[in-house]
Amino acid sequence: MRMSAEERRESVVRAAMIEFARGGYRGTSTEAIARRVGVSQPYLFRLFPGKQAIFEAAAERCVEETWRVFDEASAGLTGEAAAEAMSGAYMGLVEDRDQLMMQMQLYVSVSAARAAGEEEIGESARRLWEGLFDRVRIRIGGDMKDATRFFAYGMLINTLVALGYPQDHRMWTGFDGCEGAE
Amino acid sequence: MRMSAEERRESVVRAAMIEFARGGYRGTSTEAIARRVGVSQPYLFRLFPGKQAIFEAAAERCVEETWRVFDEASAGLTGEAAAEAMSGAYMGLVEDRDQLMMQMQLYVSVSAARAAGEEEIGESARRLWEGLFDRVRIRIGGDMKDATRFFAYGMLINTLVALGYPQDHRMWTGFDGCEGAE
DNA sequence: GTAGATAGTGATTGGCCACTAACTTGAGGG
DNA sequence: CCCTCAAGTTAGTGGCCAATCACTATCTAC
Repeated sequence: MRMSAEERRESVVRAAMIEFARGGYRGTSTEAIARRVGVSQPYLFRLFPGKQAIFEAAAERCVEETWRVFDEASAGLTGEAAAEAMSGAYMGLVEDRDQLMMQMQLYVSVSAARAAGEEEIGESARRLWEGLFDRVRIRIGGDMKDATRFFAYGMLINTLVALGYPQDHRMWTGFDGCEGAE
Repeated sequence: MRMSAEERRESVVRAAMIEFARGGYRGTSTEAIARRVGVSQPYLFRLFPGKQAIFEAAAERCVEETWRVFDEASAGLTGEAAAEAMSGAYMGLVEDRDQLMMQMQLYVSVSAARAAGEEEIGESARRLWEGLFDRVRIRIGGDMKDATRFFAYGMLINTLVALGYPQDHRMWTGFDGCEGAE
């Protein structure tokens, strides 16, 4: 039960990824996160300065994990082969909605923060995006257009998952045989 | 000042599109919408049964407007030419963030509603999506893969706009010369 | 001009939620 | 054994917000 603060923070980040993925930033209460962790709600504020900090940690972790998935799937590969391997791995993520939805929540939350005048959040989110984008780009050969195409199909996948299309729906048929494209 | 209920509803929908686009569903107060309309907050509940109904009306309008933009841009064209025309038109929308962000808010809000067990919302959102998707698909020749590619690049555009990339940023260079791809 | 309908407001409320403060519990070392 | 310090809790607060209710103002038709 009793853990070090560092271990607790880790489990808070994991719980936050799930809750924020499902409810969005405003739609997720710190109470819900605490309940999932199995800890009292006020204790979260000992571990993090505020709700926003929890969200940022979850967002960063989400992007890291996405890269980890890409990296493992494409280990030792380059170019077209790497792109195909990563595409397949991303398709596998469709199974656990939470990972993909947390990404979406990051994007729209950044947009809301920017609309509210908090531009620093936008900057840190763009750093995360570019970090992932460039690592993928290098892995598949360095071409900007190839990387753009890769991420374009990725964003469409996120959208179809958000809308709740099952994997055997016709909306997914446009991906078949779309070689190299996610 | 004084308008018919129908005219008021119309202006509420317009205001709601802007506010929801910037704040998301949970992050937008009915007070903010009412203020933008220039009407008292309680009056919104005379015009609509609740906040959710306002959001749904705004979402539907948003998709309609997107099709209108595509339709006008590609009038009289088909196939590749139509795709290019619509791509250009969508790129033009990057200027007014609100239209694109309202789309994103629709997708993540549906996801949240689904996570909360309200599946009917998902169904109506999928109807909107498929309506737009199929109209575009027909216009560009009927091929599923072409339509999928078109929307993939569209979703990436939405993401880059959400993250706040200016149009001259390197993140947009992968679109150049990507013929037919949005 | 007045009666009925339609447009619109002010005051309020009950619930939720991020965050704070003050207190309690428990493990390890001297 | 008890002291200390970190882990964790209970109770509470102030602010916000969707929704309701009772009311006022304005238009239209006769």
